[in-house]
Amino acid sequence: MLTDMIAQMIEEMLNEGNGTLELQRNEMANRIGCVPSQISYVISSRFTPERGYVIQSRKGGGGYIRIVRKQMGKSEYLMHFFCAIGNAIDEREANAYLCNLADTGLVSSDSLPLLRAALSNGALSAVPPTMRNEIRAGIFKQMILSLMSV
Amino acid sequence: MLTDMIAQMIEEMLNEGNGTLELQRNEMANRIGCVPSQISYVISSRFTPERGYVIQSRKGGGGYIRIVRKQMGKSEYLMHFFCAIGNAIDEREANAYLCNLADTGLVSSDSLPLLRAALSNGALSAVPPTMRNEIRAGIFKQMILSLMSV
DNA sequence: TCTTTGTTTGACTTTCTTTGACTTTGACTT
DNA sequence: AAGTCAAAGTCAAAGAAAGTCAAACAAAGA
Repeated sequence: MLTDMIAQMIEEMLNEGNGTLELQRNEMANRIGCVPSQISYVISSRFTPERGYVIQSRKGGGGYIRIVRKQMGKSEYLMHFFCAIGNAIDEREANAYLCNLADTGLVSSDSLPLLRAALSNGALSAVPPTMRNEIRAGIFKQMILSLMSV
Repeated sequence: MLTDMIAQMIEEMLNEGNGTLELQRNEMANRIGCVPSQISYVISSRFTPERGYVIQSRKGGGGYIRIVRKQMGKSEYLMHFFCAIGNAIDEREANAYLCNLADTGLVSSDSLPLLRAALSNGALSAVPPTMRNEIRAGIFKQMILSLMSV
């Protein structure tokens, strides 16, 4: 699929660039043979702040898009999550956060699927759908707290 | 019968693929000459976690359904837990099970506190107490299922 | 026969992707 | 300062898949 291919490309470029990358949207779209806004789409759907990327850009002549994979201090990071979760969070978003936690090594890769499972809609199937996101947030926060205390 | 035919087909594809299979629902339905939701039905009625299958899927362009057959052995053990949990479990009992799982190495010792947190009453504080044990069971079961898919 | 259980179908929903038209912004010329 | 051009941004429509659900149907038992 186009999106995945482009995402992978960007990932590689990020690795080569030590976690930073500056690209030109039109030029890249041209090379790939897609419409420019496809690049925007990939970035906005895959390289989100929840997944730990910061993006900056500039329009106009000589414009660019810069993508930075960012890392912070552990407890700062955990606190950030704790706050970001708020009092309701849906499955997709929780998942994105989890991936991020795993990427940064705050949760081990063998814990990851377990935690994902615990936060899934499947796990909460006995909860009335209107309350799920709230319950999920509670569980997630408790996880974060337990991470902080290690 | 249609369902059985499709189930058998999937079984064969699973064999060819070493226990893993990624299919496209519409494409397959087309080949077979049935309505797409028939494929969903077959999967949901025959390739259930209780029978040792794990399924994942993605919607939208380039979507797919992935089916993985889990070899018995360790998952037999997990199944035992899965059944033992029933549809409600209190915090103490869940804890005991968790320790058990940790003892046998089925969950790593660094996952343990996280999972314990996820199953705690604290995590479920937003759930009316009368329902907590039921919800907890759902979460726990989903964890077990995710262990099976590793 | 009546009920229960499992199958088949199709309409509708949700999610994700792809595309293109249009807008905004910045740099460079004149 | 004004105008031009080269970017990137935005947004909505169209498309591509899978999910859901309930109605119709079938088979088996009581």
